[in-house]
Amino acid sequence: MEQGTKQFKKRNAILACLRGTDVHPSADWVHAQIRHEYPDISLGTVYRNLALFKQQGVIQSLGTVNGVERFDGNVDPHVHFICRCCDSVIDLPQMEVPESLCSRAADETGGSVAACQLTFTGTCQSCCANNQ
Amino acid sequence: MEQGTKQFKKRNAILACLRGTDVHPSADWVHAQIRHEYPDISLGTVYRNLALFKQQGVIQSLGTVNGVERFDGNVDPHVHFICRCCDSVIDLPQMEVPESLCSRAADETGGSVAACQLTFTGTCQSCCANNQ
DNA sequence: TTTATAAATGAGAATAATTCTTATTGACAA
DNA sequence: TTGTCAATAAGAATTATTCTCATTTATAAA
Repeated sequence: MEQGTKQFKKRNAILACLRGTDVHPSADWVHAQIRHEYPDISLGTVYRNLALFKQQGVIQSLGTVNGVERFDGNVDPHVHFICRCCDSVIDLPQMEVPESLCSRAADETGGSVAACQLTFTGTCQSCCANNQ
Repeated sequence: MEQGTKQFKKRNAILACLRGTDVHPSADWVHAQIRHEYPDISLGTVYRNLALFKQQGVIQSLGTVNGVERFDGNVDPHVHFICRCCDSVIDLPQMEVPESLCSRAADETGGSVAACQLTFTGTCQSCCANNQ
């Protein structure tokens, strides 16, 4: 019902955009991309659908970088690195939060743990090169 | 020079406030607290000094929770849990990100890693109790 | 005591990301 | 063709945060 019909064209384009990039984009970046295909798409539509996807759990938010929220179409657990210099976000694949930590977190809170996020911050390779 | 004089009264009160609480407050929360002692302190002063402390590395930012930035006067590495229901943030002490992960992160990025943050999200004990 | 100066502050304007409102459009079914 | 309902565009509204600038304050100098 969400496939192949003329309905949800823009909605599907937003999801495809997120899934087809590794830049961990902002709403604004997504909007600029989708505009190439649908020049009349509004920023409100992008925000609305990102919120919908987030609620459905098909995308995740990485929180804000320099005041703007960043999204990730990959919801498999993985680790991120954020460059404080250029605000780029990159994946650190094949790194996982040890299961032992997750279960201890659940124990210590006494509540229910839904997700965990491990993020490193620093200066990325190219910013290191440029500044020196 | 930052101690005992009449200078920096409010500045020091802001730092003391952060160090004396475990709620991981927002700028607004800090402002409300300091007001008890200094009713004329402005929100701008709180923001200004929080930014200063952050830059000096004597406090840290946890990023935003529901659109507002949260701060922590404890800069020792430790793990956080954020309740999506009531927006509370609590420490998970005695949990550390394994050193092996940090060094792998530095290797994989090829840049320099300055900090890392491990955050669990879910529903805290009291929200679990209230909603059921 | 007076004066100078430099930093800290208060007040409120400005900014900018995000959300909300409402009229319109578009897709599908009857 | 018509009706219905969700999705959308446009832009106004909201709100956390930053910025500006005149004022205050603490200390040092005269």
